Amino acid sequence: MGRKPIKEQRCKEILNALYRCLLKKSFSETSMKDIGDEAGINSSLLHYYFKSKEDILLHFIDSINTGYSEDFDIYSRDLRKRGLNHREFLQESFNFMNTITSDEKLQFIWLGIWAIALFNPKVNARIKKMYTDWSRRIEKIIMSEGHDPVYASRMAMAIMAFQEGMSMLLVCFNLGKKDYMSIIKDFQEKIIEML
Amino acid sequence: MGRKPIKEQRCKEILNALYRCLLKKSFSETSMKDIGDEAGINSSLLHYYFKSKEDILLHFIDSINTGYSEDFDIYSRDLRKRGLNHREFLQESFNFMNTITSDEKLQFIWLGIWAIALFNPKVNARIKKMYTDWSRRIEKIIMSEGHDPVYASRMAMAIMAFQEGMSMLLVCFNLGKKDYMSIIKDFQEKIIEML
Amino acid sequence: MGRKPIKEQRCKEILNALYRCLLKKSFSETSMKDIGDEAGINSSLLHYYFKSKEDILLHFIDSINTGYSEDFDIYSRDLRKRGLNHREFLQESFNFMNTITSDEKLQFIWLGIWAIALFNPKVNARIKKMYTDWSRRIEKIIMSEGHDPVYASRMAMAIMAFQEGMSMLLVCFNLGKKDYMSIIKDFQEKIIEML
Amino acid sequence: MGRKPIKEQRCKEILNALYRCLLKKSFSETSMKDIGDEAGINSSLLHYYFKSKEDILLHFIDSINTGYSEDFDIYSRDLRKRGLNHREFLQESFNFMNTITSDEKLQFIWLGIWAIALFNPKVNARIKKMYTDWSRRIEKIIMSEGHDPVYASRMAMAIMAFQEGMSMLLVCFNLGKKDYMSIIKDFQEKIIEML
DNA sequence: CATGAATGAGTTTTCATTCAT
DNA sequence: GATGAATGAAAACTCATTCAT
Repeated sequence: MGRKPIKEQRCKEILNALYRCLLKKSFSETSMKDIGDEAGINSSLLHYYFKSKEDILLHFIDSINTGYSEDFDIYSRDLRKRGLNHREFLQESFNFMNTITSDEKLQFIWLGIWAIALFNPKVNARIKKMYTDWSRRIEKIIMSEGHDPVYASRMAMAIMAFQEGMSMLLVCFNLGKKDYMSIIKDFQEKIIEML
Repeated sequence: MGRKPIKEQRCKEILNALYRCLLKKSFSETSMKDIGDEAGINSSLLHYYFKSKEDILLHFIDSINTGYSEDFDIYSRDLRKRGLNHREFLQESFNFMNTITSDEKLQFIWLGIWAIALFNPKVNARIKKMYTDWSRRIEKIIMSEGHDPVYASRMAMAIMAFQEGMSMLLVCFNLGKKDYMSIIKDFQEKIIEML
Repeated sequence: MGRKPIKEQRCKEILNALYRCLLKKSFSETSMKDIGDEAGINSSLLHYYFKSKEDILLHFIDSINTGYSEDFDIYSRDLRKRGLNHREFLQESFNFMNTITSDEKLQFIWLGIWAIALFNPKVNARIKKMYTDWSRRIEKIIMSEGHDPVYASRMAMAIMAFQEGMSMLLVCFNLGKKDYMSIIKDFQEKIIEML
Repeated sequence: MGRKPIKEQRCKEILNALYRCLLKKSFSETSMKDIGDEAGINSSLLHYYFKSKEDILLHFIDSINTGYSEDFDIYSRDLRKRGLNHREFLQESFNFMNTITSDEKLQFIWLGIWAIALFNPKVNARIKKMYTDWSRRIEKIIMSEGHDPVYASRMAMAIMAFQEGMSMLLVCFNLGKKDYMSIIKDFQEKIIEML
């Protein structure tokens, strides 16, 4: 192991720096110098920890992904322990989703990453994977209500679409968080009724 | 005296060139030279017709906007002539929306423009205006069903969000148009039932 | 002759336009379009009346030159008619010089032209000629006081230098016109006493 | 760790390169490439050491300023040690000024900078400061002869004006240095007599 | 005469990356 | 590990001039 933790720590700092940068400028406008300054290190050093600017972005996306994956796993393990019924479980899962998608800063950055994914295959692959994972989780819950996979898949798609569409509106307009949450919750209630 | 003015034609050509460029690269990656090449003209001539690269983009957005606005007005005038009832009118309005939002290429470009709007106030203003206009149209239809403005506004928001969210998924994944359309239509049917 | 006066008139307008431009920007920063706009004509047309941008400048310098030459000739003919003695004549000549060199706008432009003359032989030649002419006139007056040509030449040089130096200070600093004039007059009085 | 810092040296080299460039072309005609070529470095490296082309110029002006300021301070300290009387001190001060203002190359460049100051506030401010400093030094000397501040100020102005005016003539004409010096000295002698 | 269109060379500046220490 | 130095390619934009009508 040796000094490995230091390297890891540095990498995290750099990814955090990118996070802060992406709140100020788009990724293409963000320079390596910007990231280095934000991280408090010489920008040349970034190349020691990461292969390229794109590489930093890819690791950044991965870090978001694993972060929320872990959060979700912990959360759903908790839920299971609490012995909720299907409906309650679904409700709680939606609540968890909402805490993530109502994080304006992250959604802001996320939309920018979506746009990069349009032309960047590597970013695209990561995004696709994230949504596929997410979709699977939702599908499972729906199927556990006794629905067939096709229905579950399409329903999951609809749920994600609504969520993402709403965060687009949240992010780009001054749509208040309250309005956002109440519209989302209305929608989710109807979904729960339907299932 | 003077040359035949071909300004309008040239401007259109340039905007079309940008359209084609944006299918290949993001706006920030697209250079003036790219646009010029695509339009078959010297790139410095672009500055004769437009103030700046941003200016081209803004006009591009405006051209999309006015294009669909006009289309919609013509379409809804037609609808009114046909003497449809509210429900049928709503249904047809959805159909129109779907023809637009299922244009994969345009939605692809559109997502890129959304991302630009995150940091570019002028682009943001235009996008906001487009969605506000769109929202008003939907609200009107909903209110004509006897609903109150607040409800109409939130419902319009939800409809747009779902539509936009679905095109995000359509665009970034190889989600087939058929699946896209059937999910959208399911959703819209439920909306119609609810109203 | 025919339409010649029209052409001449246009040329004058263009030179006036350049004059106004040079109050706003340096010659190198002033574009043909700027000049055209200021003159109210299409900038391409400038090339019909003048060979090049430089050509406009050269004619502009010439127009200043001949303008003041003529003014001076008229003025000194007047003076001679009034039957002044040498000293009075010298005094009046200084007064005339002062009216020119205290024109802040013109001196402002003039300093810019000086700088161009540093590297542009054609402009340099014109400037040199102007000062040579001016010098000769002063020399004549001094020699008419009974001084020898060498002394006259050096004295003329000194007079011009002081005048030009003062307008540099006048132009670049907010040195008030009053201060300017009183310093100049002090100096000139001493010169008159010396002769 | 890190490379040997040669920043200071490089900056000086670049300013020297600008000096040589300004003997060949005006500042506006001098391109960053020109400066880079003259300095023997890649022109984009200039932006590593200086913020912009204007920034190079400003530092160039400052370097001239501090250079002569220091020279003058050393010189006048020397003079004081020599225990000269007022008149001799004045005489020597003039001599020092003359060594500077008779440097044709520098005066040549200087005139170009004056012209830039017409439209560039930052350059203007620096020039104004230099002349204000210079003026104060002269005023002090004059006041030490027992004259009042107003008189001293106007006299200083006149001395500077003459000096600058003479260098204009020196620079733009082939006025020999000998003639230049003898005219200047004549003038200064008269000033000394007057005080 | 007059104008809109077009060109091409040129400008400053940015920046990811690499190199030397 | 860390940093300053250096590169080279590319970017947006400007503009005097020329051309066609």
